[in-house]
Amino acid sequence: MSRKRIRDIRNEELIEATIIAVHKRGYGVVTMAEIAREAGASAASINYYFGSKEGLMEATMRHLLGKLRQAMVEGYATANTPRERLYAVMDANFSDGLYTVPQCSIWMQFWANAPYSPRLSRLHRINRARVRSHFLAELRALLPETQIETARQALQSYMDGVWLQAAQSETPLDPAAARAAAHRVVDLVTTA
Amino acid sequence: MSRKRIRDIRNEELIEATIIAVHKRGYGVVTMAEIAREAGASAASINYYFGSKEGLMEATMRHLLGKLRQAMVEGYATANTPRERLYAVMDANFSDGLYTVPQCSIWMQFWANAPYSPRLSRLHRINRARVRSHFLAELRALLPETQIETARQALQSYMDGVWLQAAQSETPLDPAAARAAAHRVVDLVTTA
DNA sequence: AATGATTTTTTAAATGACCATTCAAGTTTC
DNA sequence: GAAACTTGAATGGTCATTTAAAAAATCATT
Repeated sequence: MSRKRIRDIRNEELIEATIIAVHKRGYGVVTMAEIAREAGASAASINYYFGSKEGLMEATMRHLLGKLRQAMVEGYATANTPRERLYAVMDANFSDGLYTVPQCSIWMQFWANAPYSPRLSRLHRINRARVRSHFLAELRALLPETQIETARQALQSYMDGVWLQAAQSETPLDPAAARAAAHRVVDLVTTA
Repeated sequence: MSRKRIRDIRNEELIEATIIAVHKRGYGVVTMAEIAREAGASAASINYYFGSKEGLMEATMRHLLGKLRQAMVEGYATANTPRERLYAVMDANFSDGLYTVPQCSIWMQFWANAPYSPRLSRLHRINRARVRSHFLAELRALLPETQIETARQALQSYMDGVWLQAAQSETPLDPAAARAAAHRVVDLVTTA
């Protein structure tokens, strides 16, 4: 019990520190020592817990993917129509807990580096497929077959693009405004 | 004359090699030696021509930005209406010469790394502002004031998002299809 | 509660690679 | 012969990871 807990606490601390440090310095440049300093620990202890730098990065991405999935599940619980569920997907992506500069920044770093790491690229692929199938399921109820793929690509690209820009932002983000804008895009795409 | 020419030839060769090598290995990981090998030259000669690794990266990005700008100018020449000019911006982004996996891949690497390099981030900012003002100018002729900003963000995010996905693609891209899809998105956004 | 054995956690220092950049000495071009 | 170009070999530095040893926590036994 207590054995488990200490490890979990450290994992969480180190992952938080990773998010901050990668945001500050960039994925390709950040060092174990910097992450360790951010967490108030030593570089060696990171290896003790995560095995390697890549292991830490994978764990960090898993953590973020988990948060995203959870936000989505919560939104789905109260959505009753296809359109509300589309809103829910957007709301999850732009939720207060996720749509922050450091996290968008991290996400972009992962996107950029996924192709060069089998472990990251696997996570990335899985997540993307999940979002895609959610979109398709709802769009099928709203649009004729011929328009579905265009709409899906428009929505998914929009989401990605907004995150991409958010990652570059020098000022804090406004998640509520992002959600409102996303709703308008959903409306646009589904009322064509 | 020939003095100029040799330098230009080398620059072009080395930039091409950089695009290939960065695509293959990733911006943060690629080494001067790898780029040199790709170009059939030595690492030292890259420093002779570009001063440093960062100089090479900046030159490579300038090269790509130039291509993009040129494609856009060409498109504008034959566009006569605001909507056609919006098409032209999209067509430039998804032109045959630019919308390829290695180039989208490079672009994403630059996006991800721009925040950590003043030289790159400057280029990035300038380009983004240019695209933004093009969009705004045309949208003002097509939409009421209140909808312009939403539309602009939708279009620009869409473009970014499509490139992002293209960078991950394992198969060659279909620029013509991308242009057609982009036109549909323009139509969608401007007929709301 | 106290004691000592056992396991878990921590880190300073060592290790072993790797790499951008420089330099000096060549080669080619004009 | 001078200027432009090229590169192999040094240089100096950085960094992930390992190691070994210490410190802390946990547990078993009395």
